Parts: sequence; structure tokens; C-alpha cells
Amino acid sequence: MSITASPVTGSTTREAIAASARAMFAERGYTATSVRAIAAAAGVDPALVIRHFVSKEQLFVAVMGWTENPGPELDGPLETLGRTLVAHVLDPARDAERRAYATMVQASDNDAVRASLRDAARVHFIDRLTARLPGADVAVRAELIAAQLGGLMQGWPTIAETLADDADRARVVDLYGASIQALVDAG
Amino acid sequence: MSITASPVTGSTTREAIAASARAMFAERGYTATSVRAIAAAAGVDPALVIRHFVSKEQLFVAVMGWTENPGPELDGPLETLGRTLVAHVLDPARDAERRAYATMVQASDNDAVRASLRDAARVHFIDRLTARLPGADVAVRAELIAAQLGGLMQGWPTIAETLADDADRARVVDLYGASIQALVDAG
DNA sequence: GACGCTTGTCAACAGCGTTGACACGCGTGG
DNA sequence: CCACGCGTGTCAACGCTGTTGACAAGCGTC
Repeated sequence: MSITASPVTGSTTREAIAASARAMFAERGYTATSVRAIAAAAGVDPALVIRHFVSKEQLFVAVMGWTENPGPELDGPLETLGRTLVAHVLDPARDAERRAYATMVQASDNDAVRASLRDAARVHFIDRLTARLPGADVAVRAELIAAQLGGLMQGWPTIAETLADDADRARVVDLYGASIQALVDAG
Repeated sequence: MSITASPVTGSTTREAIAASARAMFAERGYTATSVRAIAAAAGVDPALVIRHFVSKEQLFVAVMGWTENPGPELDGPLETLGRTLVAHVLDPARDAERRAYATMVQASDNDAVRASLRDAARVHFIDRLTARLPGADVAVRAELIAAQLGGLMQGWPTIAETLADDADRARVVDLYGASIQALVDAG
């Protein structure tokens, strides 16, 4: 009997490397995480990391890239879409995803990372939202909504500092949600 | 006779270093710009760069940090503030500043850079906007508006790609301006 | 004239991402 | 059965990075 039914492709060590990489990138960011540190955490030679994934940057996009499930929040009723999206993004359970996004934006210093980030945003969010929006200029409006949500994810740690309690968080959902809703309804 | 009447503090070489650094950081980003390259462009020893500014990261914040003038756009009439802010941010003449902001956000991988960015945003924008907003929750609303503008600056290069002409750009100013205006009026 | 301070030079450090040459184990074709 | 090739892993080294310490030169001050 085989201990691990290996997935489509992938040795155990490859997954070990991916796991340490994911953890360290998320915690310390791209530049502060060294290939050697990832290798050490996975109990592996640094060269092996490069052999499996081709470069540090490709390892990063492979490991941080948009794992997200279909994202049902895009399918809610149009009249409350703004609010729904903001609530989704600020959901405390989604802390890790927000941090991953911020990490990717920061690493978008790097061309390959930036391209991957943009593609993922398009495929998983902007294109689908474009299809749902009513009225005119749907592509532009979808892009603008994405920019607003990006700004919120990026700025959230700072914003959260100025909030006193959960009521304030709810207030943010109302305010920002209404603002985005203006773009949903603008067609 | 002295060729250069030196400002408050600063040798000529220090300014030469700052100038090359500013240019190279703006063009290639933080990580892709090496201290040695800055030194070479300024015709100077790499060690001298570190001697003048204490580290690469301090050189970066010294040189990229918010040079902006008072910013009269914050003093316009409240009823059209959203539109004014967006038009200001998207002004083609402000291309360099937008890129500088994006570069700083990307470099905010680095703790010192992130702190400097946040402080600058507070002092130059958020605090002043807070003072101008009417109604309730002014601090939070100012922070949210800052997040929206940040998202716009960050996403603009991508958004611009999907625009056909200047009329589309004007449409963006209308749409995004109205969305921000919703936050201005939400008090 | 000796002191100290700034300004600049040079070689070296440890760490980085990445590469090339080499060793092992294992399934397959001659 | 054995040789081959291939995936996996190891090791030392490359050129680059930011930063440091020891040292020299110029210059105003006591």
C-alpha cells in the first residue's frame, strides 16, 4: 500500500517546501524571506528549492496565488452588492487572505509577481463582476470597484487602529459599502 | 567666491547622491535599485552613500518622502470634494507622484518605509481632511477616503489600459468622484 | 603646530539567489 | 542481468547585495 496517494504531480518534499514558503512569505513578506530560510524550515538543501520551483519569484506566485474558492459573494443581489463585498473582504475569518493580498501588492515591485496579481484579479474578480453589472461602462466600473476593494484591503490594518469597537467596524461596512454601491448603481 | 551657496545642511555630493537615488528609485523601484548603482550614477563610492544617509532604507524615505506642497485641492468646496480629489490624483501632470506612491507602497514590505508612508499620509492628508469633513465619524471617513484614493493610485496603470480615450478618463473622474463624494456626504 | 571633525577611499564581511558538477536509487529496454 | 536514463538530492562555488572598519586628506580652531 502506498502511504500517500500522490496528487497529480508532486513529491512530498515539494509540498514541504511549498508549505514552509507559504507560511514564511505570509508572515514576513517577500524580501524578508530568504530561499535559504525556506529550505532550512523544510529540512532541505537551498538548491533543491530552486530545482523544484524555478526561482524565488516563481515559488512565490505558485504558493501565494489566489487559492480562493469560486467566491459566492459575487452572486448576491445587485442592490446590496457593495455592502456584501465589503463585508466579505473585512470578514475576520479572511484575515490571512487580506494579508496575502497585501504581501503580493508589496512584492509587485517584481514584474512577474505584478503580472500574476493582475491576471488573478481579472480572472477571479473583475471579469466576473463585469458580467454582472448592469448599465454602461461595465468594464471600467468593475475595475474601479476592484481598485476600491484593493485600497480597503491595503489600508485596513491602519484603519482598524482608529476604530474603537465592533460597532465601528459595522459602520465601516455601511459607509464603504454604500460608496461602492454607488459604482454598482452608476450604470 | 563660493560656487554654490550651500543650503542649511548639505554638501554638493550629498545632493548628487539624493538626485540619482530619486531618479533610480522612481524608475526601477526599491529592490531593483542597488546602492552601488546609485553611487556609480552619482560618481561616488558606495560606502559614501551609506555614510551620508545611514542605510538604503533611510535614503529611500529621505528621498521619496512626500515633497508635496500644501495641497490646495483639500480646500475646495465640500459639495464637489470627491470629484476634485480624483481629478487631482489622476492629473497627468502628477504622473511622477503617483508612481512615487506606488513605489513606496511596494517598498512598504519594509517596516521603516511603511511607517514613514503612514505618517506622511496622516499628516499631509488624513488629518487635514478629518478637520474639513462635516458630520459624524469624521476620522474613519477620512481614512476610508484615503484608502479609496490609494486604491485608485495603485490601480491606475491597469485601469488606464482599459480606457479608450480621454472621454473615458473623464468618466472615471465622474464615477470615482461620486463614489468618494458619498463618503464626504455620509456624515 | 597639534587637535578634531567632516569628507572621502578601500578592502572586506556575511548574506543573498542561482548554477554546475556530481552521487544515489529505481524502473525499463536490450 | 545489466546498462541506461531519469528524477531526486548534495555540495561548492559564482557574482551580487548592503554594510562596516581602518585609514588618508583637507581644514578650521585652540
